[in-house]
Amino acid sequence: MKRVLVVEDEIKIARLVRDYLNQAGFEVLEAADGPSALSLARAERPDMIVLDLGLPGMDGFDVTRRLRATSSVPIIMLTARSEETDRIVGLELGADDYVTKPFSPKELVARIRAVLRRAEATLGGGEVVRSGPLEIDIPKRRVTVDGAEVELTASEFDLLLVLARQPGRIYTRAQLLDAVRGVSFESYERSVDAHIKNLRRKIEADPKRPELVVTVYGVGYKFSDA
Amino acid sequence: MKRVLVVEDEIKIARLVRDYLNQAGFEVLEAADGPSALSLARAERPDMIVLDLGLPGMDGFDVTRRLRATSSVPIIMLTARSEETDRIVGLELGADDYVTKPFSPKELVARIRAVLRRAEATLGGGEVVRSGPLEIDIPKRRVTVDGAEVELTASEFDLLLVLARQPGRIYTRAQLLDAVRGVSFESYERSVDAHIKNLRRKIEADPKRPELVVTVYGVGYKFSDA
DNA sequence: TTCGAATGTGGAGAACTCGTGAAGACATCA
DNA sequence: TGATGTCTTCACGAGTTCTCCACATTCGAA
Repeated sequence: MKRVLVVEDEIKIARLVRDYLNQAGFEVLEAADGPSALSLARAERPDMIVLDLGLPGMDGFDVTRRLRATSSVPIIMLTARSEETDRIVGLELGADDYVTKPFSPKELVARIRAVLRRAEATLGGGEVVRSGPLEIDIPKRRVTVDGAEVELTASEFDLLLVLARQPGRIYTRAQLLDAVRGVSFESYERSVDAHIKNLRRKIEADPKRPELVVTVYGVGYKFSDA
Repeated sequence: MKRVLVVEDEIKIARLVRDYLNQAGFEVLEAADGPSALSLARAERPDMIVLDLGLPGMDGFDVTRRLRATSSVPIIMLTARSEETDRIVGLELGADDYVTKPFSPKELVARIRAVLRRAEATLGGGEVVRSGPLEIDIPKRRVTVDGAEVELTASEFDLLLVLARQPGRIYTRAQLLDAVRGVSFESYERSVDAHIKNLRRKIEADPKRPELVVTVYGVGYKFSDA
């Protein structure tokens, strides 16, 4: 049975959605604000999340971003606006679909089913970046070196992904900070070095002589293209 | 030096932003309303535009739309409202980022830098400069002479790139120092000579008789256009 | 050709860059 | 709350690059 986390602060809507989903054969988890949504998502690993954008406190965009930092769970956004632009923003942030309020619960269920189908279909053939002994499964956020899985933190993964997507291309520390933290100000560029150090310890055969993530003196780092 | 057009009708804010940007090393152009923003943008071709949404007369969305009709200059929107709608519409119209008032000037500068970096990264995709036997791969910062790769330091690369991008154009030592060090204050111009020396040793067939990087007696250096 | 100024060049030390371990800040989860 | 893991920041050492000087060479103008 598929489990859906519904994040919605308006009780009436939450109840409506829950009833419909139950009836449609889903198990429903509920959260009324951003922080509890995040911890529930982490604890329960639902198969999909329905997220209202207009939450009190932390807004839906932030929730999405932080979910995406560690997970590729499918997300459907609920938004009060009918602008068709939502789709673009949603997709940019990593949502899989959106539904505008007022919505018919029937439609919501249909979209949930569609997204779940798509997610399952994509499961096998997800986007994978390969480079040398490295394999990066983007939707699963999983990395293997010579077939052996290595555990990376969120930052390490983001860093590696940016670098490995364009081997040979050189990135400055500032660019890499952007990749890891969104926009970075008031921040110490050399924290990138620390991540690189940890990353190398995990993926390099000999971290003292890195062959995958290479330093470009005076400029930044690159993924080896040799 | 990057040039930023600031479109803002509130004088106090405009001045604040201008001072901060100047201090951060940007050249600032200013406009207080939509029409003058459009004509300034067309005439001056700034590297980036910071646009207040709450302008009198023509509103910021219109300005964005009309800018986008002819140009892909990066745009950051300033908005007093934190409404989702504004962000969504703004991004939909082609803004690159937005900052909500009240904002910290530091953050604005950070976002400007990030957007410019992103713009440059997108532009430079696969950009290669060729000139005679020389080939310069900009994103990879790789240089080959007659197919053979040569290893350059960061400064040597920057110097060579500036020269080779416009063969025949003569650069003074001061200009070349800018290229290497950002802004040159209080610095010994003849260190350029030292870089040129090292550069020639690496890329010239006969460093005693330079054919690529040529001295222009009494003025500076140029890349050969013959 | 001669002279003064501009440029070439080798080399020493200053300045910078990077890797690293460690400490504290911060977030997360039980 | 405490335990755990991650991220940021700092300071030091090792290595690389840059700057700058002194002197040699070349250039251009009379």
